[in-house]
Amino acid sequence: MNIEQFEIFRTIAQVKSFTRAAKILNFTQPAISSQIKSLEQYYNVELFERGSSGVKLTEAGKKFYEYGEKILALFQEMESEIAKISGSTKEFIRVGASNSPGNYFLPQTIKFFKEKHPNAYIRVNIGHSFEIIEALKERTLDIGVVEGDMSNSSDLERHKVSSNKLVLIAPPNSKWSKVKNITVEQLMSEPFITREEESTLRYLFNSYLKTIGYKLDDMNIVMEITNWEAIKEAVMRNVGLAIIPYPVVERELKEGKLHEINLEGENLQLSWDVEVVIRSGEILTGLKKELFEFLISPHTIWKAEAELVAKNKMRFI
Amino acid sequence: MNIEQFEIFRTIAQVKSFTRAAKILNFTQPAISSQIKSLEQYYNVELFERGSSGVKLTEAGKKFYEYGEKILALFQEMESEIAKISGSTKEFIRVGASNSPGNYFLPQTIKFFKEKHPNAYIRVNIGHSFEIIEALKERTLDIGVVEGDMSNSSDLERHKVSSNKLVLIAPPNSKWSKVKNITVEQLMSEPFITREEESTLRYLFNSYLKTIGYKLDDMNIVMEITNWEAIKEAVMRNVGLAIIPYPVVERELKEGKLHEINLEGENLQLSWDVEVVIRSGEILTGLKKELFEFLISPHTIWKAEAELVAKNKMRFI
DNA sequence: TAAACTTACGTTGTGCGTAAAAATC
DNA sequence: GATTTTTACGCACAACGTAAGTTTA
Repeated sequence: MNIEQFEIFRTIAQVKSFTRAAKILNFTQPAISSQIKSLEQYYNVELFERGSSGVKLTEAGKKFYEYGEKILALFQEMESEIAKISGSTKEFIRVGASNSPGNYFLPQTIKFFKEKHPNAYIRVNIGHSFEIIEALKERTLDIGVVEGDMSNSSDLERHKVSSNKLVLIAPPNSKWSKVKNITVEQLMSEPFITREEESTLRYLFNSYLKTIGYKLDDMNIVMEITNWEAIKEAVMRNVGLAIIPYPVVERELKEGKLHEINLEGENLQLSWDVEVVIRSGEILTGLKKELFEFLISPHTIWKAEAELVAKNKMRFI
Repeated sequence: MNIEQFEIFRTIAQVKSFTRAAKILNFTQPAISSQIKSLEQYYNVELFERGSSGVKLTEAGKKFYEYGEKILALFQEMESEIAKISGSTKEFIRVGASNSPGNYFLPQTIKFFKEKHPNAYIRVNIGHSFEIIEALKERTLDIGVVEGDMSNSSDLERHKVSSNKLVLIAPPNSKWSKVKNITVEQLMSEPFITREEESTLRYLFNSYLKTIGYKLDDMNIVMEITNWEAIKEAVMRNVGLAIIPYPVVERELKEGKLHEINLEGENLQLSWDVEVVIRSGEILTGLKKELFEFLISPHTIWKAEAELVAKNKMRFI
C-alpha cells in the first residue's frame, strides 16, 4: 500500500470523478482506475459507487477518506521536517483549490511551475471554497485558489488573477493582410488551429463561444498543437487562423511577423474569475513566494509554456 | 513512498540491525538495505548510522521513526475499520515481542501460523519488555511475547511457553540399534544432520552446546535440511544422527522406525524462557484466540512445520 | 576472522500509457 | 450518442533473491 494511493483516492473523492482526478494528478484515467481497483481488491470492498455522472464514496470509502486525510497530513508534515534536517532545497507547498480552478487553471500551471522549479513539491487539495478558506486559516494550506467573489476577510489577502486579452492571428502577406475585421460566423468556417482539448485556453475559449451560441467543435479545426511556438509557426505557414493570448504573440505582432484580426463586436478579454488567497501579513519566502507570484500573473503561464522547448506534439485531423 | 517501508524502517530501528530486521520480516538482508537506501536517497539524508555492530538512528531517522509510528498506528486502525465494514474474514492481530523471542521464536512461528490461517494479518512490533507491557495495557497490542520473569501484575495474564524435550535419533537396524548412550564428545564426530541456520531449533541447540563448552559448527554436519520430515527420512536412510523435538518423532519412535539414544549426563529439556502475555479477563476470539493458543503450546510449531508439505530444500555440504 | 552492510545482476511483478470496449444516462 | 469507467496489452521500471564484495572491530 502506497502513500500516493491515498493522494489519488483523496483527489477522486474531492472532485467526484476518476477522469478529473486523472487530469489534476497528471495521470491517464485508466491508471487511476487501476489504482482504485487494486485498493478495492486488496480490501475486498467497494470504495466508490460508480455513476455515469461521477462517483460517490461508499461507507468504506468514507472511512478510508477520513483516515487518509490524517495520514496524508502527518506524512506531509514529516516530509517538511525531514527536509529541514536534510538541509534539502526541496520545498513542500500545500495548495488548496476549489473545483473549477482546480480543474482548469491549476493542473497545467503547476506542471509548468514544477518544470521550472524541480525543487518544488506541490500538493494540491481540492474542495469547496469555504473549505479552502478554512484550511488556510487553520494553516494546513499555504496558498488557496478559489472562484473570485471578492468577499473580504481581515485575516486573508485575496488577489484577483489578472485578465488577459486573446487575439485572433493570421499570417501576414496573404489574403488576410488587408483584413481588419471578421465576424464570428465567418471565423467558424475558416481553417483553424487550436490547443489540445485539455488546455486552459481551449476550455476558456470554448466557454466563451458557448455564451454567444457557438461550439468550438463546429469550427473547421485543421490541427491541434500542444505548444504556442508551434502554433505561431503553423499560422505563419498559412495553415490556418488561431486564437492566442496576447503576451505570447506580442513580439511577433510588433515585428509584423503575424497579423491581428478583430472579431467584430466581440471582446475577447479573457478572465478567469479566480482569486489567489493567502493569510494576511504572512511573508511568503522562497518557492512559495515564487509560486504565489506566478499564480497571480497568469500571462506567465503562456510565457512559461512557450519557453519550454516543447516536444512539438502535433496531430493532423 | 510505501507504507511497508515504514514497517521495515520501524523494525530496523527497534532491533537496531538490518540483518535481524530482515529475518523478522522474512526478507533477505540486501532487500532491506535497498529499501532504506532508496528512502535515504529520496530524502537526501542518512536515516541510520551504520556501525559494525548494528545501526543507530540519526536525527532525521528519529523524526522519521516518530512520524512513522503515528502513521502506522493510523493505518492499522484504518485497516481494521475497513475490514469490519467489508465483512472481511481478515483479522488484524498486533503482536509485540521483546528482542530475543522476536528474533528466534516469533518469525517462524508466525510464518507457520499464517500459512495455516491466510486470513491472519499479523504485525509484529519489537521493543523492550517494559514497552511491550505498556503497549498491552494501552491496548495498542493484542498479544505480547517477552522473556519470562514471571513477575505478577493484576491486569495482565502471563503464560509460560511450555518446554519440550529434544531427542537424539538414529536409524534402527544399524550399528546404533544396540547403543543406548553416547557422550557429547562422541556425538561431535558422528555424521550429523541439522536444520538450517535460521531455525529456532538450531539456535536453541547451539545455545545449549555453548553452555557445555561445544559449538555446533565443530560438529560433523553432513547435511542441512529445512524440514523435519526430510530429516527423519535422512536419518532412516543412515545419513547421520539428528536432534529433533520429541513431538515430531513420537510416532516413529513408538513404531520402531527410529531409535532414540541418550546423551550421557545431559538433559535436553528445551526451554524458551518465553512468556505470552495478554490482558487479564480479556476474552480472545477468532484468530487472536487461535494464535494465542498456538503460541503457548509450541510443540504445535514442530507439528505445523511437519504438516506443511515442505519443498524439501536440502543442501549437501 | 567474523559479522554486518553494500554492490551487482538476473528475474519477476507492478504501474503506466495507448487503444478499444462496455456501461450508464 | 456522449460521457465515464473498464479491459487488454505492451513496455519500462522497481523490488526481490542470490552471490560476491567491502568494511570494521
